[in-house]
Amino acid sequence: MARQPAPGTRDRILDTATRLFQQQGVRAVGLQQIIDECGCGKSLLYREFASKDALVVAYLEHAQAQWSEIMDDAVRPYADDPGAQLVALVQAVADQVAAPDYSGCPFRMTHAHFPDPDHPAHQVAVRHVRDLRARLRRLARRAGARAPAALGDRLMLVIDGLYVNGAMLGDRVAGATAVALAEELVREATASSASRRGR
Amino acid sequence: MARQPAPGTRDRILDTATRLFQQQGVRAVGLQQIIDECGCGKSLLYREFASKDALVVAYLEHAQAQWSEIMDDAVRPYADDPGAQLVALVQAVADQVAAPDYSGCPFRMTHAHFPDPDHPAHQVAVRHVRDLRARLRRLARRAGARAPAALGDRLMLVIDGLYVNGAMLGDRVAGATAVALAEELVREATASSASRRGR
DNA sequence: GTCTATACTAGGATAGAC
DNA sequence: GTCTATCCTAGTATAGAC
Repeated sequence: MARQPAPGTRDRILDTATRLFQQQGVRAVGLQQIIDECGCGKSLLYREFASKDALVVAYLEHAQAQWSEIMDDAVRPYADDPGAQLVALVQAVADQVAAPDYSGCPFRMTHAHFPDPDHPAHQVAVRHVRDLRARLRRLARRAGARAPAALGDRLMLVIDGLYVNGAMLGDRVAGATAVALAEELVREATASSASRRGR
Repeated sequence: MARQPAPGTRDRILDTATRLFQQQGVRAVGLQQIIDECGCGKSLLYREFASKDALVVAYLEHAQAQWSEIMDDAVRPYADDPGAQLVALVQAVADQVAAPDYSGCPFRMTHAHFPDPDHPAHQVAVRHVRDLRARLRRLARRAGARAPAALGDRLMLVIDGLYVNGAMLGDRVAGATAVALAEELVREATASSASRRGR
């Protein structure tokens, strides 16, 4: 905001922090470790990020932006089919979880690290899942589901389960299971009663 | 094992540790804090638990024992109806999540704190979810589901989702949503094709 | 003997001064 | 970038109360 000596500096620090936070967990990574790995010098890091908490929040907000982009890309092909968009969202999550370097959802992991509701990182994580639930409910309504909130909340359970399940069991099967389940749930909730055609 | 001067000592330490670990997260709690809160003295703690890792493992194993007991109690009324047992398990999880002092599943939280697969606490947490998945698949098979593994894995997603969802969104609605979904999934997977009667 | 309380080591953390 | 200040951690050893 107030400076720009080396334009890539902030991003380089944030990329390094992201990688380490993801691999080892937010609390396990020290600032010195980040400084060593990206060779940025301590004063530079503190000029870009006022504290470790600020760095963690920036990490989550960057992850949020990336996540939104991925999900927007996933639903774009089905702009006129909200039901298909719901399935596409679950599929996109399944793809994330199936990635070889997947090691847990940043928001759900960070939430587990900061139980204090007043902690800024906690709030960013909660906002992320709240937004996702709202998005799912909105799509369910647009899809003409009989009980939009219920369909959205069911898919929310599936996505939450997928993120955790994939991290702890590390299998690829969960993704296919979740997508198949999402397809069934959307189909059943929008069948017969919905006015829009299915595809 | 090798001593018994004050029989309640180990349990008292473990209870204090459990409470603090649950409330604040395993990594955020120092041994000094546990010592202060239970007034036990440092040497005593170290005699009962060789290290903090050992204490964390004991905490998880105790939680595992409690959890198993709760789940065994939940399914006991439906000894002859594996399908109802599956729903009862989800209901029991929903009850846990709806408890006023619920602050996250210990296994899923601890797993997020120790990404290292070699860490003993990581392994205890993973074993817990593996056992649960196996239990769900076994019940699904006994219930005569058409695709037992798929039904078990679907319910696993629901339970995983419920634990995380409840912790992050803190609403009571997720429990009812999950139970209703579980009922539908079990009914659909065991309908018509299953030989056993429904109750 | 059993326990609490304290002192201590050694290391790592955030943060800031220069 | 280096260097320092302050704090907290795990873990061990010792002192002293009951």
